[in-house]
Amino acid sequence: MPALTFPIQDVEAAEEAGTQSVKAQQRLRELILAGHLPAGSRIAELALVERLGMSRTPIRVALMRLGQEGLLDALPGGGYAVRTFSEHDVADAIELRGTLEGLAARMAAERGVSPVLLQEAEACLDQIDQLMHQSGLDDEAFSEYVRLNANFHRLLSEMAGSAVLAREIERASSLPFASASGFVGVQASKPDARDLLVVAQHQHRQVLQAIAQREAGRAEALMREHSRIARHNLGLALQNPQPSVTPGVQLIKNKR
Amino acid sequence: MPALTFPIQDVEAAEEAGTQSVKAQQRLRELILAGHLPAGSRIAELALVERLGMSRTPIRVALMRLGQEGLLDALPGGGYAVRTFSEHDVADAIELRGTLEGLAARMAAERGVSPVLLQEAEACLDQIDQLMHQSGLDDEAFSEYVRLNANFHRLLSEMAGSAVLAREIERASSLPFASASGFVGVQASKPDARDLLVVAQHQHRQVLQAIAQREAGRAEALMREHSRIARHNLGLALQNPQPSVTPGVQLIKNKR
DNA sequence: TAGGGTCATTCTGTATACAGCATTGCGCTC
DNA sequence: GAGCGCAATGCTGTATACAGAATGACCCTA
Repeated sequence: MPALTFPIQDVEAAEEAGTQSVKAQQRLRELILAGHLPAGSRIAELALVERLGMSRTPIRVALMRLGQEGLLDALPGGGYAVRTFSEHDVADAIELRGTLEGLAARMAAERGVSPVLLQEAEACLDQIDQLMHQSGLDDEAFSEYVRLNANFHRLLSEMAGSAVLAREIERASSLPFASASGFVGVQASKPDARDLLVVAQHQHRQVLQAIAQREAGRAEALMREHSRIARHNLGLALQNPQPSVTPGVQLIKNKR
Repeated sequence: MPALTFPIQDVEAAEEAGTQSVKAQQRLRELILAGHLPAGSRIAELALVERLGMSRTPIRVALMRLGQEGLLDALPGGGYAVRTFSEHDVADAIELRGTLEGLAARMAAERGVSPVLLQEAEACLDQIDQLMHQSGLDDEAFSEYVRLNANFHRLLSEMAGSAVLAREIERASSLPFASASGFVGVQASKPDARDLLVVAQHQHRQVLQAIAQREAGRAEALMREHSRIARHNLGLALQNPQPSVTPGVQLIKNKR
């Protein structure tokens, strides 16, 4: 699940999250991304106890997990604070993900991919095509695009055939604005909304073709370039920050 | 601290590790790398309680940290097991680190590096040169080489000027055999021990030159190629596994 | 008025007790 | 003899109590 982690976790939450610590992790992530926790200042565990209605133990676990996830900074004296990012940080995180996905594409091309995986990926791209041709890009369609896009990127990391790399890609995509569809929402409000999706979809097709034809260098370069779309959207998102469409933008400060 | 994490942590241990959880983490890592914990089967927390002489709480924290570090696998029913790696996994981890360090070198070249950092890196390489010319490569010299090599790689990730990337490189280097000097020990027992070090040092110089001359593509390619030395050493290490010189080799199983 | 020191408060780190769950072993049944 | 079910045991997840440390405020002094 490389992309925007909201949908899946909402589903899990709807299906009743198993342990308290997982529940705390989800709730905390929502609070952070919604901006309901002060950025920079220390988060008191006891405050979360009354806010989340559970003991300190699962909260502590959730804080640790969100710390490794990158949403929280571990303070020197102990404890955590909501992390803030510079535009530079976010751009680097996007480039990092692009590089890792490029590596995955190269590996997939070098090592070869099973026909079933290739077909599955193509079917995914067909669905995206269908989506772009039929609808007028309403919110529901955009949400569906995010889902399909995330699925394609997941398939891509699977094609590399490396659990180590897949794990790292997932990590690099865990930050909402570093993920493949983190900033895709900003396109919805733009007049040329569909155009960027067309470009992205073209790159999707080319990458898949390159992998199928075992053109490793081309596949890698394409995925790297593909991540530049997210970087472009980053600029758009910062010109007109809308936390409702791009959760967590308020964590991006000009200077820190 | 991108490379073999032993020296620094030993120092910390010598300086008396602060918290119990950190102590547990260090002790556990030693136990795992020394092969004193069964690989694959579940690790009982209570067993570690009497083994490490502390409560379950810091042990639990240490297990979580080692889980995110990659030495432990989280089991579905809860709990952890010592992770085993295939040769493929290790090779991928090395390539992953090489790719990330390549990205760092490229960024450094593109963005430019402060003269003081460049000089520090050159001084580090001078020390390596001096070490290789003077001594007959005894164990102490090798240990010093590991330290200097790790320092150079750390400086390199610092040159990129990206905290996000530095963090990820550190993560990718946390596994002992994925680190820059994880397998350097195997060279000591080989007749052509010094030759590979000469090659590696040549690459170090070239990378630094490329960065200084703002040759981004060359810098990236060089660092990627540089990681192939570790991969070469991996093959050597698996031909004749010696846990004493390469901690954790016994975690690499033929098949899993 | 500014700086330093001390005290109080609050938080984190740790230990331990308890509950729910999974797993394992045994016995019963087919 | 094999398979299923049940019970018991051990484990993890959670809650809470306690100790040490860090932080912040307040007061005293220069």
